[in-house]
Amino acid sequence: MPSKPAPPITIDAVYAAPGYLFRRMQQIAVSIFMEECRAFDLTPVQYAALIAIHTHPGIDATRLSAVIAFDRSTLGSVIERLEVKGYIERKPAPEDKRIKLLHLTKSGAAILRDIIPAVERAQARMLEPLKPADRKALMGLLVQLVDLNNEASRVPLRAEDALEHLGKGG
Amino acid sequence: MPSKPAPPITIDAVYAAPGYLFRRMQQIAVSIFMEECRAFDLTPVQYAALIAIHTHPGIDATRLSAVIAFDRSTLGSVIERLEVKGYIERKPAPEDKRIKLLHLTKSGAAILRDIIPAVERAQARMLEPLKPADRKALMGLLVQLVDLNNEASRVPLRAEDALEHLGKGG
DNA sequence: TGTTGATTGACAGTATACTGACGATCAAGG
DNA sequence: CCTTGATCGTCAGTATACTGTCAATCAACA
Repeated sequence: MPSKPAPPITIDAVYAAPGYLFRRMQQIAVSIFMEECRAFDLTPVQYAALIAIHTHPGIDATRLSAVIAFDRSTLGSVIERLEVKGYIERKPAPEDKRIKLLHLTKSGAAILRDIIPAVERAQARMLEPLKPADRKALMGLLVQLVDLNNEASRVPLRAEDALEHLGKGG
Repeated sequence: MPSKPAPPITIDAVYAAPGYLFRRMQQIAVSIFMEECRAFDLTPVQYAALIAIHTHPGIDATRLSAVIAFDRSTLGSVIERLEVKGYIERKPAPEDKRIKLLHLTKSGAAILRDIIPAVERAQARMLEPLKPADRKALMGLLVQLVDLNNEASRVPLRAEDALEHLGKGG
């Protein structure tokens, strides 16, 4: 068997590369989300942050970044935008002056409840072109891959660790 | 059978959502790419642009954006950075004063040749945690899904259309 | 030829993402 | 108590991504 030839330097190699496909699929996913949720003026990231704060009331920004696998620097501006929109409140923690505790406002809880159907539609649309069996297969593989590659990103997901300070984790 | 209950509003639902997994996998893919290609100071997007210009010498910015499924506004700054680094040249087209034609410099062709092994390593690492059969399955499903969802993004991929002006397409 | 409509590159504005750094604060040790 | 090191939120800087707009240019048509 001859030695493997050097791969050709063409754009077609890029089209088949995992990195390109992940970027492309992310573009498409964001586009579909924004389209379905236009009426609510919430980005996918802002939605994830709201859900996380709803699930873990009183969480601080650093732990929130771990819960949604989010860069801490970026999260600052996301939180600020949510605060300006009136969906969350930032209150200083009495026992630690460095920390600001995050809570949903009534308005935040309301929009979260109302946006759910649109989000569900968006998530469904992303996979709609595939056959049902293929959707399950793809999601299964993706869950695996993201989990196994967790440490490869700068901000690994730390869902459990982040809860300990709240006295809920074990 | 009782009617389907409303989905719970918790972060766990997000972890299993396609949109979240695509975002997460993109984060991881970019992180791995940057790590493997650190010595070359090229982002994934800049790499894709260089490859596309190498494949289609003399392409203009608008067509380039279609070839790599890239927003035209964003592409402007990407091109500028590549020009500052000395990897590409922008020359005005004699027959159309609106257009600037893009070509690789010798330096650009050289870095493209040199970076290929690092890019191959990065692409391999993204899928490494999966079994070989699962890697193929995932890529197959992703190629399908990206293709079938092509029109859902603002900048659909137009690989063929973009070539016609160069007299190469049919 | 002169107007109309489309295209091109550029720009402003917003929103993720990451790197690196900073002062304020806290916890632990001497 | 005081120093040391870690953590917290924040900021500056860079790089995608998208929306919308603009002047310059071009192509097509009356």
